Amino acid sequence: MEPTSSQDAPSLVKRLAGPSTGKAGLAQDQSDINRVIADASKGSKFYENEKKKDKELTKKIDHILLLRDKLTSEGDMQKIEAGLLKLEAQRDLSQTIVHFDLDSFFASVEVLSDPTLAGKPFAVGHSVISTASYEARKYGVRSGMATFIAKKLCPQLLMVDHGFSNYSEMSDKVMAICERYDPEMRPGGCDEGYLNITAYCAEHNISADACVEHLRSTVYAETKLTVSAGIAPNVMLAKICSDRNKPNGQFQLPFDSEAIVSFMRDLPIRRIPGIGRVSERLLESIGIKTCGDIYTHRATLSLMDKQFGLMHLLRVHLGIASNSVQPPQREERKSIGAERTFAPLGDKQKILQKLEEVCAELESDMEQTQWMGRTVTLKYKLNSFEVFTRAKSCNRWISKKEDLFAFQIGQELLLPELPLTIRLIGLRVTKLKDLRTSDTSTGIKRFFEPAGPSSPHKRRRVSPSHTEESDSDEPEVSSLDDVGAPASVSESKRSKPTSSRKHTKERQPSVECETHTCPVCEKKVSTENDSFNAHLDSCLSREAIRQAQAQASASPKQGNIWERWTKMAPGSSKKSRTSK
DNA sequence: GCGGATCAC
DNA sequence: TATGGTGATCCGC
Repeated sequence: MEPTSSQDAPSLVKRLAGPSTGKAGLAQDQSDINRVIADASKGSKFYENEKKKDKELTKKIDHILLLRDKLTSEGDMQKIEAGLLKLEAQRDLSQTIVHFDLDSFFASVEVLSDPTLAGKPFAVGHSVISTASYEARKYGVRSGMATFIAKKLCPQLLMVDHGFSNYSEMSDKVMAICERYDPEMRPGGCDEGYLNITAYCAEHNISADACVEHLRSTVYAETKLTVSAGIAPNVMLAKICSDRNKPNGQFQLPFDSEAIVSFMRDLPIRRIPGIGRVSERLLESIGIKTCGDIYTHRATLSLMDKQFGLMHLLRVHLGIASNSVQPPQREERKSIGAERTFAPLGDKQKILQKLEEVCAELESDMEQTQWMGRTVTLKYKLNSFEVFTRAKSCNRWISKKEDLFAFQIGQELLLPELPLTIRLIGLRVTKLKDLRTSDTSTGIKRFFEPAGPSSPHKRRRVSPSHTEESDSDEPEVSSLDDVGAPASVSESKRSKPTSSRKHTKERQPSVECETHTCPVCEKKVSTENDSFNAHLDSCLSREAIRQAQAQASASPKQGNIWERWTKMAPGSSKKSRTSK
């Protein structure tokens, strides 16, 4: 007999319902829906992993509560009040920020392609749902939900494949329209973005509300897509407001300190961008459910600053955040990667083949986008859904498949971990170097660049309060010296929970490939091919990982559908602009 | 610098 | 039967 979900902790039932649950305010039958989801998940590997994570979080909360109950001091209330005054003094109501959000974007585009879908419960996606139509949402179907579960909630649910090229085209159209209102607008993915319409409203002598009405009706006229928007003095508030009158509505917050704080008072903490399910639970455990509760519990928060981040929460409570909107800059990018999920594999050769495929994909992306990098991070997910990463830094710039896959990198990171049963493998490259000069010069690859930050672009803007000048300085690795240099590799770390890491060395540990130091027993071990790995294998205790059993695996599953789309998500939606 | 975790889309 | 991919950030070590 299967156990029933009534045995599940409430936190687990909620967790299984997915991350987007708490987002859109839903009806009272949410608990029925959650029950169906929990029952459908029951017994799966996914479920067991969620249960484990839920248990760990519960433990962490117990620890935090213990700490709280041991507090002796009452907290420096005067200091907090002073901090609040200081923050309040920084409040800037001079800029009008808009956040817009296309209503159920993928689904809306699909209706345009196939009008017979209108009014029906359907969802876009394959194994996992990207977007559900509003009719489907009534049944509890939400993005991120496994399709088979959605079908349980709504048996008549229609599934539609992604039409990425359509999404891309429509997204471009919408973004282009928005640029008329703010040439420096910032897309935040394919279906949303931020604008600063202060200048536009002044130049056209219209109110913010009228401006956004105009924008929304223009978008509808030119694309037949509806968009919701929020208007507020900063990006955080604008984003929150864009949800207020969704779909096809807009909401403006009064540009008034008192009104803002009172707006925040009853706002669930989960609505704050950056506060997800885990933070929500942590905060709730000490009695904070709304942003108003932050003020109520400010004394506790001040004493547990480390755990909760007092200043950030005080800003949230006051509704203070950045009011700067700037287009994404190419140099903001910090990593590029590729990963793939497949039917669980235990066979070494088959796993290596997956790794090779991921390498090929990543090489192609890096070539197209013109990046190289110095650090490679391997990611793998066990059949049990547990995720691990292993990283290695090099002294030369990596971008080619052979380099990524080579024994020196991808394989060296992966092989010592085997044997395992894996359902996902991925690689990510960081410490990037831009192969484009960002000017429009020719396509010549600039291998020879001054190490200095000779960024030829300066961003000028009629500026809001704070403008962070982040000047990313390259790691002092001369690309010139590295061209064609033989691979010299730092040691790969394999710190398990237990392994204590010393390495008092400063500087980069650019060790030559003679011997490695075993990170566990600290002995020097020859790196003659497999001997180092063999040593580690016998040296490390890997029960934590080992639990994965071999498993007959058959049907090679096809890859992902999101990829082409999500790759154009935040910064890369062809929006790299340089002002002269 | 590495690895785990959280978050957004 | 069955639960995605890309990228950022923060913390602890």
